[in-house]
Amino acid sequence: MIDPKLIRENIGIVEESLKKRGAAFDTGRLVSLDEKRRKLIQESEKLKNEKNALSDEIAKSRKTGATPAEKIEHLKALGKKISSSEEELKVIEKGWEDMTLVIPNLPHESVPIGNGDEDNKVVKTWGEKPSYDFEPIPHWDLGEKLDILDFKRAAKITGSRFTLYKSYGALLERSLINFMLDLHTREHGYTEVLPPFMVNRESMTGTGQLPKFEEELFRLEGLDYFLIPTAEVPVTNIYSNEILKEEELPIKFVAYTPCFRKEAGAHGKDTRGLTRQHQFNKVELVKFAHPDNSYNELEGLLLDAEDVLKKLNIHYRVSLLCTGDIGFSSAKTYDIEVWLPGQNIYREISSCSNFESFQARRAKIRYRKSNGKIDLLHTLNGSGLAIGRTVMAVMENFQTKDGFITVPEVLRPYMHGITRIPPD
RNA sequence: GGAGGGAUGGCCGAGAGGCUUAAGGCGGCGGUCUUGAAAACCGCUGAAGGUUCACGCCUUCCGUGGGUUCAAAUCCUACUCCCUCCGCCA
Repeated sequence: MIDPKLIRENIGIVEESLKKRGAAFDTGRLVSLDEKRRKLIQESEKLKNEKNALSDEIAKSRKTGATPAEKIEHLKALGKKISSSEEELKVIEKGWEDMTLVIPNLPHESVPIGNGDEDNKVVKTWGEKPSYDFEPIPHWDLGEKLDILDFKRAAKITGSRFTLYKSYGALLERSLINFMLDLHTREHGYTEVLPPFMVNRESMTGTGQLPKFEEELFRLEGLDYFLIPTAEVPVTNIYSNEILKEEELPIKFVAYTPCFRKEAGAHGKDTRGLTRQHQFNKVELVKFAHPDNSYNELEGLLLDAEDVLKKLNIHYRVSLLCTGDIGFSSAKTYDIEVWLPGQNIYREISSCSNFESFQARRAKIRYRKSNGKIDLLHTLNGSGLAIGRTVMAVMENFQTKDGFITVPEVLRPYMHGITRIPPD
């Protein structure tokens, strides 16, 4: 949610930023709802004030023994007026809130203006494309040849967009999870959390997945719970409806979770391999930051995520997403795109965003300043990294002429010391 | 799944239809005293919204939603969560 005061006092800024994102919105209706809302609040509060005073009088006069019948009648009438005024207010308020919940965040001034991913800006590149004296193959072929990824049987068990990992494939996945968790907790100062993998509607609304993107989520039958599409949801909501101490900030969490997405808008896209699955593993970084420092924290978060690929020694580049391509809740997002020689493309492996106060306002995550005043803090998160896509990157980058996979050095301690898949 | 008990401010805890504007305590902040500190004493100390240039004023909030009543923290009702016991279970 963006600041309601901004809507009231500077609707022009809101309109302009919606335009930059390419989003259409009836701002006139929003402004008039807000005006109506405030008018009704004043009206019903005035009536309530009258009611309270009269009620007090009755209580006092009753003490002296008199029964003021016409005062009670008056109060009765007031009560009716109040409830009808409040009913009207409820309707207006609901309409106003429904609208504010589907307005996307305002992009930060440093975000390039553009329509889609073609307007994103590559801001840095690390390493180089490796060269091979053979034709590198995509991970789905390699995985099936080595019998470490089984897509056919997963489709039999469940359906499309699921994978059965086997033997060293399963071990590689598990090793990457542990390697990333260890790196972020030991070297980058994050606290590990293991949250619930399903959350209620309130949490989903708090981080911005709801109400707008319900078609992307798996919802449980008979319960208003959803499978998480990212650890961002349960982890950011750790502090919903709480007031933190200023000196505690920044708070940094890392969480491993599986993620569940319907991929409703991606029919026929990325149907082969691990790229786009209904269930995938991810290690996620989440920060609760002081508003004055959140953009520094974003740069740090990006470096923490990048560090995973540096330690694995895999070439990547970083893109700054343009206004037309950033997510609904984000003010600024960097994507890390990893090089996949088997497919000859760069593929997003991490997305690092600053949400500023957008999520904090929805989820009521605040901090108390040294002067005692309370303010919304800023939330940030980024993949550190998506595990399936990292498996993809390791397989494709470290494949050998003989059809093996060399295990990156940092992973060897996690993989019982083996140096290649399969081992000798 | 069954049977009981509970949810009140940062924390503990009273309050059982209108003298609640929620007692009292702890903690925190400020002050008096002191070379300094402690102790003692005095004062202040929740959140959201509306309104105001501002001081302030007003409204709402006692787990959540409905209801009864002129009037609800207090009565009724449904739900949520926590505790105790029983059953089942990784």
